[in-house]
Amino acid sequence: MNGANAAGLRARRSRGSGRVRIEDVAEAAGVSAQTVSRVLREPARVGVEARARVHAAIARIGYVPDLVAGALASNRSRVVAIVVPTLANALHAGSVEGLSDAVGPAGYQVLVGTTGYDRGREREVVRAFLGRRVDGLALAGGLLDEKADSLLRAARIPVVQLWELPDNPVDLAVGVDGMAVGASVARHLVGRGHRRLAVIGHAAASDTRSAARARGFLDTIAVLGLPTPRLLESARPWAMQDAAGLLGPLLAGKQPPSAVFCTGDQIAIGLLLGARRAGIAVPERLAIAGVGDSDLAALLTPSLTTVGIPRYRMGLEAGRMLLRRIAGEDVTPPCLDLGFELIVREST
Amino acid sequence: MNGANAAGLRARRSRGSGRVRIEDVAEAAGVSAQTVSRVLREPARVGVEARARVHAAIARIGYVPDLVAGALASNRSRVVAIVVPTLANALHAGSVEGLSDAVGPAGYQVLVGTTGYDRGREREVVRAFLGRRVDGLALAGGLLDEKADSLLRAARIPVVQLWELPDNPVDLAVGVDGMAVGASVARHLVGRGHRRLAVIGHAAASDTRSAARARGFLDTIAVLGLPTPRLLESARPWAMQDAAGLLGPLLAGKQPPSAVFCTGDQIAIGLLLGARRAGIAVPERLAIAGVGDSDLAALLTPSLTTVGIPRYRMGLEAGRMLLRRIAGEDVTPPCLDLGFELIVREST
DNA sequence: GTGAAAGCGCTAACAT
DNA sequence: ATGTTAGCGCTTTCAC
Repeated sequence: MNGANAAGLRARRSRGSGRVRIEDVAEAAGVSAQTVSRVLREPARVGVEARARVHAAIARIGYVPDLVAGALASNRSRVVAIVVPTLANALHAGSVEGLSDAVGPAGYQVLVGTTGYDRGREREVVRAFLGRRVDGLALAGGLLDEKADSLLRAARIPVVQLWELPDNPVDLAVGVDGMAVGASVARHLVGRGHRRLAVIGHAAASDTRSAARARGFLDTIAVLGLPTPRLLESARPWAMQDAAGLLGPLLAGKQPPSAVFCTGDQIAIGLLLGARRAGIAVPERLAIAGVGDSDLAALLTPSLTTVGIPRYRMGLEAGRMLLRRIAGEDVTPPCLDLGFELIVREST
Repeated sequence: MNGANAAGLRARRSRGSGRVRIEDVAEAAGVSAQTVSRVLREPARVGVEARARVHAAIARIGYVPDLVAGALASNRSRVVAIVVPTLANALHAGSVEGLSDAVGPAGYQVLVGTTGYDRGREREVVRAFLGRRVDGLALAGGLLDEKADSLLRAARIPVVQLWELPDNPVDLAVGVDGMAVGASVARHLVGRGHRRLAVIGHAAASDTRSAARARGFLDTIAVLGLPTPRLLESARPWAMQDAAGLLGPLLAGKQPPSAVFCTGDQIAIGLLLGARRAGIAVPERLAIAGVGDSDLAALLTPSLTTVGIPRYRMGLEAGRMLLRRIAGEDVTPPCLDLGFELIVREST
């Protein structure tokens, strides 16, 4: 028999990992391996006495179930993955944390991949995750060329896209309407009497979120019949330090804008601090609005007008949707719009 | 033969995942499964012709290697895990990103677990990670009671502890000397002529990092023979918003401190902004120093004196150390002190 | 350079 | 309520 004195045999075996296995527990508890497995996964279906013996044996010999083997056998990995551009942005870090908190209690772990706003890396990361048999995938990258898209659809696993609400989602989506965000800020600034406007966004073509906000802003200004806002772009996304350098170009020319919409708070904050250093009165000479409602926005002087985005909740809802889908339940609606909140403060 | 028409059989099989398997590739390329496996892992040891046929087959039928099965067979998961208190803190998020960047190119993925500064959760997370057979583990939690400690040592996998440089590390460590950080700030403030000092730290007993900095500060003040600084604690870690509430207690009494050391930048920034709102001159009436060199520190007016901690590099080095250890190489020194930098700015 | 056989540790399906 | 059998898809070992 294999199980007769497994430990002794294993020590001499060439390939074994040296782990305490379920069979070792079974032997120690005087039951079959299957019963041990049941105690761990469906305790109700096992007799009280056997259950107790198994638990005692587990504690005694220090058994840690091998989830890799379990995943292979059951075809469920109990892992969900999330792909983000970077963790340096609090918006994304918050989403990862929300996802983690949503799935953790259900016994799931979170695999995190970063893309650095690069399509190629995103595809690689997605491929690797699929190879890991993740049970669900959250995408905050939003890049997804055709190849990645077909890869995902072929994988037949629950997928939730974050931030944007795509017209043709792979599967599920949770986010906010970026164009509406931009439009909302545009109406606010115009309502405050501003006519000469500017937008600062993220230059990389890959950041579709920033682009959507800028587009919503510009479209609204156009509809209102106002002059086309000046559009500036920061080299790196969300880098506060870049903002100072943008101040010059922004205010150059004969008719400088009286208000600027930044598609992210980082830039807005950098701009606001830079303006203060340079003695430019905010909002009198330049009104500034951002997006993200970072911790700082409320604390600055002047405090920053911004748009509140439920970043943590986005991850949380994404996790819940994935879990429901994994459990085979209906997920309605498949596209969840979390909405946003224009928070008017002193900077506009 | 099983491989003869595998696809047909699989459709009718009860358990299969429906995946394209290595054997399907083998059949399509007219070689054995073993050769396919070699093409993927040791291409040099396969004939050029066979190699080409295999690559063509992989692309044609859309094969994605199953890393779970691979992990089970090879006893290496190609996953490293990192445990952090929270991702909401840029310091930790930066470390995770560094780790990810270090191991990604080597084909490793990163599993992230958050503890919320809770020992029980940390133990659970570590257990789950060990069950996943992670090839290496980075711990930024720093909690580690005896139980978790013995669990780790028993697991016999590379472990690297972040931030602190423990006297008795489980395996490897990379970080900065927290007491030295506190001492450095203490000497700076005293050098500036301050005699009545205060410290604001994180209340939770579980945040040993904050505690070490505070201790280093207090010890140094004691050695210099100055009056014992007032010690305040913020309820939540690093919450900017808490700082405003701390301003009152801080400046109460007859002999309020003329300088305060915050063990984290978040609090320092909150305090600085709150002081400005309240019309308290910084640094004339109250000097403020923090730790972390957050993006903001340099941009504020007045700019914040703080201690630069190489958060990203910490994750990066941790990843490199783990990879070296996994590859069976020597890792010297096992405890890597990354050092820190006191950045004196306008707030002190 | 290539292939056949034997597991990795677990769970699903079927039995009792 | 519990046990038996047969894989999950891959890599390792050993043979050619």
